[in-house]
Amino acid sequence: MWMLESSNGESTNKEVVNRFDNKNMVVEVVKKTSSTSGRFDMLTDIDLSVKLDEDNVDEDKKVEKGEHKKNPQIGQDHQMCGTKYDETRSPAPNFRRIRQQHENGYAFKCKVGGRGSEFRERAQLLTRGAEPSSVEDESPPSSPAGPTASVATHLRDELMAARTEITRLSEENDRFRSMLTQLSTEYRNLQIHVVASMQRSSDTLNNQVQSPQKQCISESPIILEASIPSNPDIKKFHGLSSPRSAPQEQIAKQMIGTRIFYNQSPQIQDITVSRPGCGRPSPEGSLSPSESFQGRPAMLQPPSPSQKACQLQQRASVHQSEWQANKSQKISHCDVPQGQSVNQFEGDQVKKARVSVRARSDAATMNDGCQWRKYGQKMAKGNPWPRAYFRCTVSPGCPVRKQVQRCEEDTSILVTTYEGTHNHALSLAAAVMASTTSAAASMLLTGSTTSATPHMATTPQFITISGPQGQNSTAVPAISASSPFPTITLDLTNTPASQISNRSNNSPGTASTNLHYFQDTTINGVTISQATTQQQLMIPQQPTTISCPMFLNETAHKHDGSNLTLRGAFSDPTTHHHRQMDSSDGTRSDHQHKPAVTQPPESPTTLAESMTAATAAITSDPNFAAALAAAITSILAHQHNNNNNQSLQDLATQVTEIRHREGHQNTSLPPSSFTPVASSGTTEGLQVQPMSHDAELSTILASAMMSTSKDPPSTGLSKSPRPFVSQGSAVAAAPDRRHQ
DNA sequence: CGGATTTGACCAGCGC
DNA sequence: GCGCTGGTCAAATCCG
Ligand SMILES: [Zn+2]
Repeated sequence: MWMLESSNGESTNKEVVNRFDNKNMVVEVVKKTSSTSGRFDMLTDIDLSVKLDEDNVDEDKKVEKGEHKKNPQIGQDHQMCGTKYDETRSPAPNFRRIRQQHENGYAFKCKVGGRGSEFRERAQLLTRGAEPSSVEDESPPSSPAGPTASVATHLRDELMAARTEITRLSEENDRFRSMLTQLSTEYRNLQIHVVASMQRSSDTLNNQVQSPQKQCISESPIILEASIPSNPDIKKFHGLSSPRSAPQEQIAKQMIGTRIFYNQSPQIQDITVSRPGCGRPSPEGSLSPSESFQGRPAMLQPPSPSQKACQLQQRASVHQSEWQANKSQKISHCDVPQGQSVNQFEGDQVKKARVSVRARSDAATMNDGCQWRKYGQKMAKGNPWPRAYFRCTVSPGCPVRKQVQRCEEDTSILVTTYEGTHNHALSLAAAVMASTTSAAASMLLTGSTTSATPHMATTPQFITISGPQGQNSTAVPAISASSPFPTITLDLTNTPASQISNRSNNSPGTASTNLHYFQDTTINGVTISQATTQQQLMIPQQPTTISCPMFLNETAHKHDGSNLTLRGAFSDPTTHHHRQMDSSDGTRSDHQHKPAVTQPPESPTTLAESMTAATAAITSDPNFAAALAAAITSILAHQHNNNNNQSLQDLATQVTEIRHREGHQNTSLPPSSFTPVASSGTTEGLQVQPMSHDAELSTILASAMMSTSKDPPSTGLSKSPRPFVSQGSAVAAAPDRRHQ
């Protein structure tokens, strides 16, 4: 027993009350008591020194009062649980200590040392209070005396118990570890499988594309309209500035709400992408404005297969280039330029990728969750409605741009084309859009048409991919000079029938689905409330075009900000006129936007799920594996009654599950935030609930697509959006107002 | 007054 | 080289 005099007059006594020897470790129990005025009245510390065999040198052990833990393999866990390492004092490399101080003054300290460690630093370890750092003698264990004897015994028992527990935990940890490893392996294999499947699908698709126009709608209308002139999608621009009503604004505000961090955030990347997108972040500085505009749609990095490796390493290094005011030059060639690596080329392609969204809206623009500033408007050939150009102003350097134009044939349809990748956090709605854009880029990139196709084959038919020239597709001729970028069209109007009719003879309005319930699905960490419908007209093999009936009506007039009100009505089926318009135009076709064939009617119900799921899915994995999984998942509901794709469903399920297991759940995007079911047109009160009518569907969709907020990327979610920047855009007001 | 919109001008790419 | 078109800039204008 030692007595140490503290600076404050108190003295501390130490005594080795017990010593436990084991072939693997030596444990010393040192009782410390502090006394005042020579009276030992308080037990302040019991120092447990454990000397381990060399084999256990690196193991951390902790012994707490009444609780013992040891698990060499989960030392981190211990650490996380509050145990502190005092490594700074470790005299030897292999010497680590863990100290746990109890409130009542007891501290059971466990020292772990390598061979030869003599544990002469216990005094130093117990530096609290008045205890000076003195070296304790390695004196032989003194016989327990008095009350300390029982304590020592107890400690020894506990130590043994702790060891047992540690061993158990270690074994358990091993099991978990192996389990995780197995899951990871399975996941990888599954991804490979998915990719392979997609590849096969793409091959099939290509074959189909060879003889395009003749294909029945039910088949898969992939339209590679690269050579097609004017872009039908964006033909019309409805009136332009329409005044916005207060009520509408209010609604819009209400709509704004859930937001998530999307892009740049690595977390998101993790969440959305199982394998981080390749940060092919070629500095945008090299990009012309237009390039950046077209570029990386949605925050995801270009996912070309060739970039996978890169993707793995480079994560979300989304560099967002400053908006450059230069004029841009667009790459019109589809061929890989000499001297340019495939990756580079792909990257360019991605940059060029565009996503066009067709949605019904009376408002000048669609509320997509971002702030936009109009920087131009001009008449586009072939469409009496002006085309408005907007730039994202959420972040100063955000390169994202969008074009808004009314559909000539159906002025209720607003065609919004997005290009570029946001360099900031996005609201939920914006994220959805961005995701879609990313997905489009990914698809276009990866497969060119081919690769894109495969995915699409499994996705709901509301997406149309069109590209300048099917990169792999022979069907598509040359790219038009002005529209070198591939475009994916999301048709949110419920015009499947019309679309079909355009390309096929389906009668409009045939698409109808019953929305039965919403089902939460997590894809890439995003929980999606999917509507499950009983009647689904999904046509399995339609790769390219997916028409997703979405009944979004934006009543707000204010440009982006405002609101979007969804009318539950299915709109007329004549909204798709992509190719037809082009052909009918007779005008020059430089439209970059090449809408594709529309799909067979799809029930509105599926829209929400399709949209969200597909988007989320697409977003997540550059390799498309994730995208595919998501897509599959998105259509699971559709296929509930359809046994055709049981295997597909299984695959999707597996992927999803695995992803979950691997921790891909979205952390920054609370599942609830993405639950698109909103009541009362508000995104704030998202909840999963049965949906049975259009209004509800509209609301859901609105939540998913349009709810927005413009808060800075500080919070993942915020309900209160700041007002949209634009003051009532005049996009839809009067056609022909300006001619270039 | 600051910010957003409007709108004429400018530029680049492409076809002829 | 010219004309056309898409896309963008930026001064003027509008608006809250
Ligand atoms: Zn942005």
